[in-house]
Parts: sequence; C-alpha cells; structure tokens
Amino acid sequence: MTDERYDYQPGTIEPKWQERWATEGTFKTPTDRTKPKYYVLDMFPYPSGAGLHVGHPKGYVATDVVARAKRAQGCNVLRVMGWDSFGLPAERQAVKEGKHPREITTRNIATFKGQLQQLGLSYDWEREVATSDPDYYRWTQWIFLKLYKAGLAFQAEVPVNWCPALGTVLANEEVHDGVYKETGDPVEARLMKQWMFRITDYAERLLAGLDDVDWPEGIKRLQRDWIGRSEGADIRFAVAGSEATIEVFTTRPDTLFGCTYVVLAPEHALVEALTSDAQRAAVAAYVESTGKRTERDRKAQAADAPKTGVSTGFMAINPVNGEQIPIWIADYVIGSYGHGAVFACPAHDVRDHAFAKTFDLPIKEVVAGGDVTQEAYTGDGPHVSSSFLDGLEIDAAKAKITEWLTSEAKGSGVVRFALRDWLFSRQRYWGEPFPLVETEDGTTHTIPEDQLPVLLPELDAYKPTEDGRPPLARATDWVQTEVSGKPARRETNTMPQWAGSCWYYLRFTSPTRDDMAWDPEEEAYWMPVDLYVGGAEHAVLHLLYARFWHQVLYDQKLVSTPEPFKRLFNQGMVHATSYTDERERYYYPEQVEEVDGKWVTKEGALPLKTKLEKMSKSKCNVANPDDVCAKFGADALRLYELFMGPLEDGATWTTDGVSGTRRFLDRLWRVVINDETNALSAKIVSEEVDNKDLERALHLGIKVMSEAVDTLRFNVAIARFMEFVNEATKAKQVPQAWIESFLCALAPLAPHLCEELWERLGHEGGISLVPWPSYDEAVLKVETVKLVVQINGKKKGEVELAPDASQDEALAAAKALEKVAAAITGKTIRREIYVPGRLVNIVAN
RNA sequence: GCUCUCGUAGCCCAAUCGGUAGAGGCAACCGACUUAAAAUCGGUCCAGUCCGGGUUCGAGCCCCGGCGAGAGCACCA
Repeated sequence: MTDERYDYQPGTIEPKWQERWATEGTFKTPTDRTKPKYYVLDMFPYPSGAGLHVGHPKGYVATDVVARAKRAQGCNVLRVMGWDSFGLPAERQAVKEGKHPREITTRNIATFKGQLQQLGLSYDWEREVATSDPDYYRWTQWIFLKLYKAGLAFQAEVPVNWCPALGTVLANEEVHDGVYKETGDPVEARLMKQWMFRITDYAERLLAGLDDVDWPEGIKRLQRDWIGRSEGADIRFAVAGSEATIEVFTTRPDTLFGCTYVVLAPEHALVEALTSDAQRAAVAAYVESTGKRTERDRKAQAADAPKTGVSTGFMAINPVNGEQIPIWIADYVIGSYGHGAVFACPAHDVRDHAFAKTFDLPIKEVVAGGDVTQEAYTGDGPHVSSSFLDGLEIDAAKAKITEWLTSEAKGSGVVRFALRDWLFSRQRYWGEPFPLVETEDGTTHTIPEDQLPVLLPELDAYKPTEDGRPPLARATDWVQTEVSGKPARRETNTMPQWAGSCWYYLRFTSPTRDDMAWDPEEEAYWMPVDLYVGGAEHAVLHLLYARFWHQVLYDQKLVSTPEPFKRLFNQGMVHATSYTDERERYYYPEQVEEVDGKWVTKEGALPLKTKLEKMSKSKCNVANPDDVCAKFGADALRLYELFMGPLEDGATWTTDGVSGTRRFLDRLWRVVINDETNALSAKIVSEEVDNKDLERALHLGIKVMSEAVDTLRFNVAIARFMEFVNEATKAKQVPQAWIESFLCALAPLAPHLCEELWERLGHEGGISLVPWPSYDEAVLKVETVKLVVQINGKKKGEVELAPDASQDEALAAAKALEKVAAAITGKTIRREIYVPGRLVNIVAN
C-alpha cells in the first residue's frame, strides 16, 4: 500500500497511554506534604448489572479534568474511585442466577471498572474500595459502634414501611406515594422493632452547618426543608370526665382563642381511652379503615383536600378560656409528627377549615383581615376576641401567649423538627451485619472492636424466613453465639445501603490501613473534600446521612473538620430521545424511521411519540460509552460530555455531536502531524511568528480554561480551543512553543491525544507532569475597539478607538460623526454616557 | 396544589457590572480536490432573545403577570 495515511488513531494511542500511565504510576497519590492539597471526589456508583451509559461519565470526566488541571497547577490531588457495592439488586440477581451476591457484585465491578478505565480517568486505582469488602465494612461496623456508644443508636417498636415484595422495611426517604421509589413495589405500614439513629439530636447542627459550605442554594434549601425546623408551643388540654391530658404542638399558639375542636391521629395512644360508648363502633371502624389505607391511597393530599374523621364523644377543655370543645379523630393528623394531636383553629388553618366545613364545626375568627366564613385567613393582622391578645399582631401574640402558657404551667415554647430519627435496619442479606448480640435476658452487647469484622455468613437462600425474620436468621449456627459464657443471639438485621457511603470519603485518605479506619494524619491533610460532584438525586438522603455521621465523628475528635464536603456540584442528567407507540411500548432507534416529519416503526409503520427522557435501559434510549469510544475515541467522548452544555444543566445526547469533537481532534492532529509522512507538520516552526489572531486565540483559550477549572464551565473553554485550532489550521506557520502551551491546556480534556502529540514534539516526560501554562493579558488586548454611538439609545454609527480612550476623546469622536452632529444640532444635551470599549450614548432633546 | 431551574438561529449552546445579539459545534447549502463518492479544505445561509406589561439613556440579562419544558416537595399543625 503506497497510500498509507497516518491520521489520528485513538484506537491505537489511547491504550498506549493508559498502559503507560499505569506502569509509570503517573496518578499515584503524592506522599510529599509540601504542596497544597486538592481532594476531588465523585459520588461513587452502585455497580449495577446494566453497566455504564454515556450519562454516568459526565461528572467523572468533569472531575477528571479538574484533577488533571489541579495537578498541573501544583496541587497534590486525591482522585479516587470505589464501589457502593452492597445493595438489593445484586441480591435479587443472585436469586435469579442461583449465584452468590458477592459473585454478581465482583462481576459488575469488573464491568464498570473496565468501562471507566477506557475513558482514561486519572484515578489512583490503588485506592479503590468496595463497601461490601470485609476490609471495608469492618470499619463501617466500627463507626456504628462509635455511634452506638454515643447513645445515638436505639431500638424501637416503630411503624415502618414494610415492603412485602422485598420482604424488608424501607426508610421513609425511600418510599414515595406508598411505593418503593426504585421498584414501584407497594409498601404498607407495620409495627416492628428496628434499629434507629437519633439524627434528630443533630437537627440544629445539620441546619447550622449548611451556612458554612459552598453548595448550590437549591440543595441547601432542600436540606433545610427536610430538616424542617419550626418554632411553636406545646399545649396541654385537660379532658372533661377523664384524667387524661392531650398534648398538642402548634406553630400558631396565638390562635388558641379560636380553637373549636381538638383532633387526634387515628394511631394516637389515647384514642381507646377517650372514646365514648356511643361512638365506640364508629371510632373503631374509622381507625380500622385508616389503618388499612396504605400511604398509596392517601398519597397526594393537598392541605384543602377532602377530610374524613369521626367524633370521639369526649370533650377537651381549652386551657386559655375553659371552653369545652369536642375531640375528633382524623387521618389528616399524622401520628409521628409532634404529639400526633392538634388543636384546630378552622378560621386560620387551611386543613382545619376544610375539616370544619365538612363536619359543620364552628369557625371562630381571632385574627382580623380575611373572610373566615369563606376560607382560612393565614395572614397577619390584629387579634380579636382573644382577651389579653386583642390588638396584637401574630409575632407579639405568640410571644405573649407562650409566656402565659409557661407561667400557668399549661404549655411551653418549643422548637420542633420535621426530620425523623433514621430507621437504620433492613431485612436483607447483602448488607453490613450489625456488630451486636443479644443475651437471653434481652440485653444488647457490642462485639469488641478487635473482633471486627462480623462477617456475613454464607447462605444459599436470601429471602426472609417463613416466619418473617430476616435472611440472616437462616444461618442458625452463625446466629447462636455466646457472650462471656452465656448463650446469645446475633442481630440478624443488616445495615441499609447508606451506611457504606456515609464515610467512604474518609477511607479514601488511607484505604489500605488494616489497623484503623483511617490514618488521622492523612485525614487531617486531605479533608475536607474540596469538590464533590454527583447527581442532585442525593440532595437529601446521602448528603444528610453522611453529614450526620461526620458530625458525630467530629464530636468524638475522630475527624478534623466539622463538615465533610466543602463544595458540592450537581451535574445535570443526560437525556436522549425515546420512541413509544400508543401502548407506551418503547422502541430502539434502529427500529424506527422518520417519514414526512413523523416517526413510525420500520415494521408496520406504527405511529410513534418521541420524547426526551432520562437515559435508561428500559426506555431503549441508552448510548453505550464502549460503542462511542470504539467509534470516536475516549478523548472525543470526554470532550463531548462537557461540550454539550453547562455541566449543571440537563443535556441531550446526540451521536452526531460527538463527531464534532472528533473532527476537532482530527484537525489538531493534522496541525501537528503530516498525515502522509507521519512526520511533524512543516508548519510547526521553532522561531517566533507574527500572527496576532492565533496568539490571541491561544492566550484566550488558556485564560478561559483556567477559569473553567473553578467554574466547571468547560463548554466555553472547549469552544475557545476550537477557535485556536481553526486559526492554526488556517495559519502557514505555528510556533512550536504555542502549540505546546496549547496542548498543556487541552491535556486535561483530551489527555491521550495531547500526550501523544507532546511526545511527537520531542518530549520524553509525559504532559501530565508539565506545569499549567500561563497566559498574558497584554496579548489579549486589542489595539482598537469599535464603539457603538447612540443618540437617545438608538444606534447612529460606530467609531474606532483605543480601548482605554478617555470619555472626552470618545465623545469628541462620536460627535464628529456626521449623523451624530446632525442629530444633536439645536438640542440640549441632557446626559452623556460612555462605557469604555462598548458604547457612547448621548441623551439630547 | 406549592417551590426551584430553564425558554436566544432548523438543533445544541455563547454573550463580563444591564451596554445594543454570535464565539464554538451539529445539520443544510455552495465551491475546491476526486472518474465518482467519502474524507478534507474554503465559504454561505439563519434569530432580534416564549408572550404581555414595567423600571432604565439603554433589558436576552432586573421587576410583575402569563404560557411552555424539566426537577423536587406534597395534609409537618
């Protein structure tokens, strides 16, 4: 073959450099401590069987670019990857295939790792961790003991979200509309003994800590809402003809004079005691019916939704005026919030108003300003019909009534949180065993730290037992143990998947230590995480739980920073077009075609709907990074992931788009390499060249890229780089020094190609070790700028001036324009505006 | 129902403190090269910024009210 060409071949150079980085240990975490540190972290993935699609690497590529640039900028960088590898899907797959979950997990990790490695991500793979590895979960158990010994773990008989299909309970956060968010299996309420964490003890701290971190405001707000701090008062109501006292929580104690009834949640402890014989049947029926209702039935209830309830026949006594008011039961009151009971003020609460209307209960106005016969008035105004509160506005009235309640011993001011204690046990196999045993007298004992880990017993069936105990109960030999000679039973629950991800960022600082969870010196050096990148779906759960553990560890002086994640960044999702027919069946892009602007199936020409949706296997719209790498190369894929748009926005995947970034790399290659001879291109010269456009493009590119490392707005930087390559393609000569600076700035984005060209340009050491290129502001300056000249905001012409011209010069030049002179003749100049480098505006009439 | 984010060329996206809309890419089209095509190179086309008000000398950007898309929350007393 004589027409052999030497064009850009990512298929050859990418494996070459990946191998080189691995053998030379290029991305090994530095051990010297003389440089500033930078800890950049990805939210580690759950290694699912489906493998990666092109949406996953978006965040990883962004952090990789930051990591590579920070190294070049003189930082010691900690850049690591691991696996959140405990979890239900592996267990289910294990059942399906008749294999052990460990086997499934190992296989999936290998797939994920291979897919990530071909992208050339600069992880220090020697620090890889997996939460399901005994060397790792040993320390998860160790941290559990720290929390346990701090009195933060407790067992409680609690109503839980029981999922019959999975045979386990779920956390509140995992349930939505009465179904498990992940699988859609229905969830029902059940009373069970469970391990809980007193995360509520940290509610105030978790709230306050948000003020000190650089997180998107939206995420902070979600966490604040989730924690849900509210100030109010506890008020005690006596009951006529009973010794019982009903305690209620309210944020509006000022409306106490407007109270016309009291409501208990159906599950309230006093329901039995406070039901009259006449109402007993009705109450029992109501309690039964609401108990049966799963949350799925109750789902989307707005505040003014139709209300149900039943009277108990008992009367409560309003502590502030001695009035007798009826006690009702209704499911709009939630048993688990506050005291599971409220006093109702229909005039000033939407829910109470709807209830009072339904059951024809009195509505008594105590804050003037609305028409309470029509709707609840929740705005401010002077209090009326409220004795000593009359005339006061809400805040003052709240303070005064709270003071009164306190002095009369009928109540007190309190702060309450919507945050609930964290339900921490699961009835699954593939999770961390608790390091706990129970003796026959019911006492719980901890396993000594030096006996950790408590290993998962080997089982061949992973379902709960017939009588509903967790899968670990099947390991009868394992369960039976002893404590100081006395027989004892091991805890058979396992920890939820959140456990491992609550502290993996700490393990990464010294992942191979087998004598401690982390080395305090390493922790002190690397923490906090400087940049944490992941999806917004973890806004509440993972980030709140991890902060909670971290704060506990901080209190025990086990970590050096009060917050784990200094800066958080959420990358947007990658969407792709999906095709569905009338029956909502999905089709692969290969199965469809466009006819006259309409999409139909190739076979049978069924009409189709197109939609932009989150990439997902079930929607037949995933693009596989392996295919993209094979066709365009990892560097083109990396560039396109970031070129699609701002990192935080959702983006639409188009394979045509990748061809654009690939063409950019092809052009760059041809600027440097003569693709007919495989030698350096003749346009690369060692001497200086007078080409202002090219030089400016270079410096602008470096500048914008330097900024992008902090703002993560790589899409703009890539556009600048494209301009440079376009200029360089046009140029007759390109100084080698310029192209080298350019390669250094581009290397974090397209590392394989830049390494290769760097080597071809005669350098021995890798480009990954070369310091970050600088740019010169002076080069960016242009000699003249076009100033827009306006009269009364309307464009009349342009003048060309030096960018730093004075106002007088600019105005003089503007007025010298014929059109301008004509426009201002005979008029009074009211105002003259000069924005250097931009415009001159003369306001005249 | 509530909250947040986003609406700029056919499409994806730029546009500093509010300074008079275009950097880049995709697609399309034209030309060069080619027997031809692909690839490549050069070039061209294209919007007045979702709609309606307001503030301002000046609004894509700020304010108010709609419309549309996406995400989150949902009886928390």
